[in-house]
Amino acid sequence: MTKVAIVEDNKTTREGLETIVNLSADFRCVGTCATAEEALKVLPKLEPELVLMDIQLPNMSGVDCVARLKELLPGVKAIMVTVYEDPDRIFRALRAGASGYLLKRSTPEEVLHAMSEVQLGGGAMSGEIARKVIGYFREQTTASTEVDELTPREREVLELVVHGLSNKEICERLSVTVAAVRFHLKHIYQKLHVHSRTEAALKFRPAK
Amino acid sequence: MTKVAIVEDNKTTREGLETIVNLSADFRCVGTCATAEEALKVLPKLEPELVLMDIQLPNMSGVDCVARLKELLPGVKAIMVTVYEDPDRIFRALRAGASGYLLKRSTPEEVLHAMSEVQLGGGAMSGEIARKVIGYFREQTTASTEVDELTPREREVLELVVHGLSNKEICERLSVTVAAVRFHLKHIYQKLHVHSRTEAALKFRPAK
DNA sequence: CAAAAAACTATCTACTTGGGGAGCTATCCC
DNA sequence: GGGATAGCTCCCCAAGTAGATAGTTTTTTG
Repeated sequence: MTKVAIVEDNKTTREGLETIVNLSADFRCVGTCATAEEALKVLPKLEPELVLMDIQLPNMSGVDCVARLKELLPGVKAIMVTVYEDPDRIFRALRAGASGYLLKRSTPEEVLHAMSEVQLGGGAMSGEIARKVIGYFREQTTASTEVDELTPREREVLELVVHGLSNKEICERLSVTVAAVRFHLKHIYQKLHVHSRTEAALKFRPAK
Repeated sequence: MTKVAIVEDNKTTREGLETIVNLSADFRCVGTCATAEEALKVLPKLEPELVLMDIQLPNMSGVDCVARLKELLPGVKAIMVTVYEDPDRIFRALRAGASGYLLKRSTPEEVLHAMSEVQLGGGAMSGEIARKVIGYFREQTTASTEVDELTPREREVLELVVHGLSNKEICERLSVTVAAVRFHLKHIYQKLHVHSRTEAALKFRPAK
């Protein structure tokens, strides 16, 4: 039996979520809050293991609330439940420490499924969110037509620039003179249409 | 009725997937291949709408195969089915254009669910994969304890550095002298423990 | 109120970087 | 053979950058 809390300012949505949570024998809703401030005050006492958090809250956003809540209850897991689907907000929420991201129009089954996944140590995203996240990764290749003009050697040099190395460090690594490195860099800048190593690094920005 | 193809070198897994696909009334397996080369030759004729692709294949990896297949069949969607769970491979697959990522130990229900999500235009990830992807985003904050030592102004300067601006451009933007910008940069380098603007930019690397 | 932190200015030096040109090898392909 | 491309070396010069030191003003905070 997992203890669940809900933070959501809209009364109807809040009660709807509470009903959904209590539908399952595996979860029990131990408390609901309408604001982030209230959540930070009462949730540490209720000690929920899982929090369903709205993003759009009166003063403090749900994203910030999750970040602070994580400090007070390190083990707590959060699923954002929101109407927003813009990638920016999704990524900010995930960075704040959310374990899942659902849209408000999700079905009760999806909500319960997400809670189960998260409780088992997984992550949870609705299909639409997953598509956006996947699309985010895909962007990184499509935006790089300029990059495939680079020769293998130039790519090699750029790779090292992206790791923060100076020309001197790069030439040592490649066993050539600094002149060679600068020669390649010159061409890299031309092909990428930039004028500094920092711009080039940010434009290339490979895997990680 | 969606036409599905399977690319997988292991006979048992391949036939297992074929059985799963044909379990559903919404999908039909129109062909199976054991190698990437075979897939690139026969799939353009079979014109599947969805491909279940293994990553570990004899000569060419499934990731490269998806990338090439996308050129021949622009509309095709791919779901990677693999035993690998290292983030690197996941991200490379997603960048290659995969719409989903499943682990081989997924249940038949999960496989069918993922196919439905993808066919409906969404993305699909098993809970474990979602956790890794989410974790990837989370890293970016946890690794940045150093960043929150920065003052608001320093953060402002760094933000502009990350956009590829030179000191001169930054000082104009902020209506201060170059000296001020350099003053802040010095402190930024100290706090981030780096020695160049490129390193600082790569370390900071905000949302996007 | 006093101490601390943040923001800004200035000056100095040494080094790195960006942009240009010139010339030398390989290799690949028609 | 001749042209194209990639990789390397060396030169120059102007500009930008990093590091250190030293000072002012304003705001925050105990």
